[in-house]
Amino acid sequence: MGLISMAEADRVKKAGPRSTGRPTIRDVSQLAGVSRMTVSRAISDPELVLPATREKVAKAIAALGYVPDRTAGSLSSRKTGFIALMLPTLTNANFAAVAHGLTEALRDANFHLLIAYTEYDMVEEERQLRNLLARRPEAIVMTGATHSPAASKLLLAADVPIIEIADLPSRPIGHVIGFSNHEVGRTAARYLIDKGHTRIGAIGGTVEGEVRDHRGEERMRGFEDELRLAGLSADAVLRYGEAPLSYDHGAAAIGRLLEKSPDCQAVFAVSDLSAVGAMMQCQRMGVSIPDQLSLIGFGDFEIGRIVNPPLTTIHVDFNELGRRTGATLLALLGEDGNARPGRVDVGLSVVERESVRKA
Amino acid sequence: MGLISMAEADRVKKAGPRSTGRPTIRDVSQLAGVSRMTVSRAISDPELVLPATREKVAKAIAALGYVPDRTAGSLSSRKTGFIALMLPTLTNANFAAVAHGLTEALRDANFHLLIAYTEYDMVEEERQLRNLLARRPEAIVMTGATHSPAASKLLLAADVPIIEIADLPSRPIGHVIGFSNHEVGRTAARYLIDKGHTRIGAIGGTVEGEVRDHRGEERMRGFEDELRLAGLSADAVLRYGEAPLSYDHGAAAIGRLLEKSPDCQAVFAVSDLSAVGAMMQCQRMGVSIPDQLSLIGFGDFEIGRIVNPPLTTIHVDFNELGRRTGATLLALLGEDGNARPGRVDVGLSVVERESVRKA
DNA sequence: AACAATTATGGGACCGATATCATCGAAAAG
DNA sequence: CTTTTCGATGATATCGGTCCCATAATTGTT
Repeated sequence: MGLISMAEADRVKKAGPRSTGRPTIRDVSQLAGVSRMTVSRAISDPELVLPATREKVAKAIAALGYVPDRTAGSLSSRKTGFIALMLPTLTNANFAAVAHGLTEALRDANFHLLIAYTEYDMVEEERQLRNLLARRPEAIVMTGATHSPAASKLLLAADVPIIEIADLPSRPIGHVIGFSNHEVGRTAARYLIDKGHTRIGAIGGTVEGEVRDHRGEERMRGFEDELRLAGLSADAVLRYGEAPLSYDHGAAAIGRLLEKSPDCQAVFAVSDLSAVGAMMQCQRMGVSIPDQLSLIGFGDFEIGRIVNPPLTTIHVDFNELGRRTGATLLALLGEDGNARPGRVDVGLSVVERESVRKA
Repeated sequence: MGLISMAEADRVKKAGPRSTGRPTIRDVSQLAGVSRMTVSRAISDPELVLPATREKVAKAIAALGYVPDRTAGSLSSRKTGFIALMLPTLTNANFAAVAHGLTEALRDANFHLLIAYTEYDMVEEERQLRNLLARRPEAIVMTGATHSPAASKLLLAADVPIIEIADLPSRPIGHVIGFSNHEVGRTAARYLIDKGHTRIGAIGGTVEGEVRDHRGEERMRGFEDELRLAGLSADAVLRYGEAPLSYDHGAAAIGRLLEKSPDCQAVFAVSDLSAVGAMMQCQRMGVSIPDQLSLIGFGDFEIGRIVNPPLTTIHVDFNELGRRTGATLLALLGEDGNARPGRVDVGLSVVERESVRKA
């Protein structure tokens, strides 16, 4: 017969000069005696293929050790299966938890997370974003509300869903799933005031120069605003050191603060890590918590539950935040691709433990 | 004239039916009046292009807001620019540090890290690996030495450089950059013995059933081996709870251990996090460290420096490990692609602080 | 029994870049 | 002044999948 079937044609076809040598879908189709399309369907849409055919294909795949090339698939289908996630740093349990939760949520949908760290640096953020965009992510998750104009422009031009998390920006670019950092500060201040304190301080990052951790700074501002509202002095609010803030920061900062304002009765730390560092430093200085000094933190890190006394803190459900983000992503990438941008406030709560004097 | 230049041909060419609408290299080439190849070169190999031409291309790129599509580039060049990194979890400062260090090292070479978490689960590891392989990473970094046979087979078939880190496997698959977890345990035991302790215990994960954290288990074994070598009893070595181990684990485990072996003088915790949890629990129980109980941990986590007393621990330079891995990767993906597998032991050291009684 | 609808599969173009080889003019060599 | 070399650029095939439409086989409809 003069007709040459597709399978026949493929059987003749050799791998081209630029091939890698790894088995391709063509090799599978030849071995199984079906067309490439059938192999493709057997993999990604099995119910479209007859069980018997499916079986043949499965055998060929196993025999060859074939692993599909998603690079090629992405190019053709214009679906990369990538979600870009931009974080200040991974070296922070809460951000790591977000990444973790997101990965979890996206795992079954066969998405991959592309993570970039900005190190609290806006120039770096733009560079990273450009690199990320080259991978054609199907959605972008950004942490923190403040971006450079250039970054915002890139984001807009990307023409994919954008989710801003861990903040409640006033002029959001896309979807928002977060909480108010300003409100965190205010809540901390109100709590300390309610417990009867009047000489109240705070420790957070950035002395002078550019602000790196805008979310932390927002918490400081909220704290100051609430103090002023209550007619209290914000003199003992100390900005010191640069993000990322950790234990050492708290230890150093509390020393400076108590030197400057020895009569301080209560302190808010913009991060639990700082708070724990401060607590340990107080132990060393013989300052008793909460008898001589009340301490409240933010983030509800695991370590805060463990120290003595257990740390009172402001809790935000980062797990929930990660899960909500994952669910939103899945919805956005599924049917309602252009649902109008939503705004979710996951809220916050005070976790009362024993590092604050009882009223 | 009858000739139609390439630029002319492109000027005529419209975007095909499957195009995304985002500007492509063709759009840039048309606007700049050069061929696509010239645009490609202007971007990735500028010195091959005349400055004047380069300029034209740069203008066109800026005007269109063109961002190259690395998916297409990857397919064509068979270089994806991906490095796969498989970790037990990201929720561990040391692993996060490795990821961080690696990202840093690869940033300028324009590589992206594809991170997968196994959650200390070998079935999950295989599934993740398969997904990762579909992205055609140019190298694979694996944590921990124990893989399922299927995973090992996949790894071998992938035909890319493989680096196993954070362990020193006896039968490695590829390059190794790590340290001996067994030796960590032995060193801890020797240290406690040298300080004059004779009733020595340890806390780590896994009661019965399958071992999840093989590296942690290796440390426990090394510890036991050294005790036996010294003719001491390993009765107070307690396995309890499942990886990932954190503060709570230590708090719970130390309680059980002291209940079972009240005369225990010294304890090794397979993780600093457990150690700190144990320390805080001891504070609560009125057990003084190091007077009544000596404590040594592993990992040299930041929190260990901050607590009172500061925690004696075994340090491994995970930063160095990450950097070494990055450097090896760059070398492997640069010139000597098939350098014979190397084996680097980054070693370990005891960080003497104050949680162990002085001899 | 004739025709429409449905199911299973195949053929070929296409996604957006780069590898590779060809071309062409200018500079260097003889 | 011719020949060779080199530098800049262009034309085309190709990477490995999937989209889209065509076709053949099967089932359902009246």
